Amino acid sequence: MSAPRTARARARAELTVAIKDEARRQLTETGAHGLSLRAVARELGMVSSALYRYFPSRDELLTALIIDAYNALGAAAERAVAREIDACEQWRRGCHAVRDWARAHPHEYSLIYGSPIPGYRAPQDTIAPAGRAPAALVGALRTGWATGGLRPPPSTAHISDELREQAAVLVRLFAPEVPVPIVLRALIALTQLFGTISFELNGQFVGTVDPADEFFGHAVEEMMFFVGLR
Amino acid sequence: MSAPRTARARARAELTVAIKDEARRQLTETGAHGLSLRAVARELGMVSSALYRYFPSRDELLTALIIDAYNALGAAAERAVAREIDACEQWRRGCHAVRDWARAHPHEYSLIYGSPIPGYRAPQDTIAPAGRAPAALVGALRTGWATGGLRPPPSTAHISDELREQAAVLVRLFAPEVPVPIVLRALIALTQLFGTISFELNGQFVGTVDPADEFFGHAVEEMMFFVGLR
DNA sequence: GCTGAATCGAGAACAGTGCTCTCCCAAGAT
DNA sequence: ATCTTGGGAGAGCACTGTTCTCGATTCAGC
Repeated sequence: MSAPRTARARARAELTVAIKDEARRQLTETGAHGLSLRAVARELGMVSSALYRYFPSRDELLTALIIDAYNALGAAAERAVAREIDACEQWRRGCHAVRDWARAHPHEYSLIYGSPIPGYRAPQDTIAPAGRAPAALVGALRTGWATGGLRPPPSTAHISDELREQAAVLVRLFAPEVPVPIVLRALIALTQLFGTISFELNGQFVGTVDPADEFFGHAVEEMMFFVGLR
Repeated sequence: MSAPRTARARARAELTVAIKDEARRQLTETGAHGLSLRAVARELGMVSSALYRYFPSRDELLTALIIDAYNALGAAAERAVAREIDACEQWRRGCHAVRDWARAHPHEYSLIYGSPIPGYRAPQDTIAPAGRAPAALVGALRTGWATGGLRPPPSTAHISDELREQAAVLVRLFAPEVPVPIVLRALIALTQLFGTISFELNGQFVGTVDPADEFFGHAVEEMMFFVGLR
């Protein structure tokens, strides 16, 4: 993303982010369902067809918002983890940062972790940003392993060969030298984390542990112990 | 839901389910986003305005589908749990039944556990059906407690007063006499369960543990031990 | 600096959508 | 047999995403 040379290129870049900003603004008001291209164009003082010079379809605009949302969430998680604190505290703050971001941007969160609305998206552009937040958490695991802040891993006896191979790929990519059973438990903790946040945001906790602050904190601590952080 | 006396009442009841059936059929093809009242009416040989005699709005039709989906998922879970097997096997089969139903009806699943599309729904009619599947799982926990199939509960030391009270309400409603720490761990396991299924259905596992069969089974076993079933 | 080419916004148009309103016929109740 | 109600048909409104054409503006090569 180098500096745009010509005036036209600069205008294009600025309008592209202006469109996304306005779309994001409407997203927070009406949700993905009510996001209207025409309304976005109207608010920007242009006509709807002009918008197609920047995004080939509504779904492409949504995909751009999805990528931005992944990156924003990932950045929030990385910011929370990148401190001079022990692995436990890194994991804890990372989890809470994810929840805080989700509560601050519920519609963007459900854009990325809710129902896949736009047809079925082309994953290639989204998978790298999608990995940032989980990778940040796993980073805490790596520092835990490097500093001796992890309990010894559970047995690998009950892990099937296929799962062991899948996990080995993950280990190679994100957490070299961390044992497979621990990475698998971290993956379980991650699904628990996002499951809880989704439940909270979708109102699935109403009538039970709502508000969910206490439960969330408790779950983080329990799962932290589960993965071996102490 | 007694037998309709008049011919008109019977016709109305039949048409109501016919509308829902056709809507469900379209749901499996296009997802909630592409569900069109007019298309449903067209397929049923009527005009769109006639449909409003049965459902006051598109969102109300979706809400009806949501309730049906909760009930179908709940029934599947109850069927899996209601066997003469030990608590472990009940829990295991219940979890797999939920996943199997979700994979067989992905759009209905993401209708209930994905982004809340219809404005914000009126929960009152949905919370009772929504509780069936979780209640079935917790039922396995109860038989486990009654038959001595549960390990002793972990300490309650790190549970805040507010969370303890919230959990106590849950205990009273769904699992009288099961200790609070165990119910809390069960709730954690439930969020993990639904989180994993949502991840799998939304393609969040692509490039990691996809296909997710092995990981799902592994996670169920790990969480089963986590809640104290042995 | 001029010219041909690429870019971009405006406007109209098409095929859809959810929803409302009126009209009218048939079924039910009295 | 009358009256009230329920329900379907149709037109219409205000939207939507998307495509097309048509000028105007900007850029790049000479």
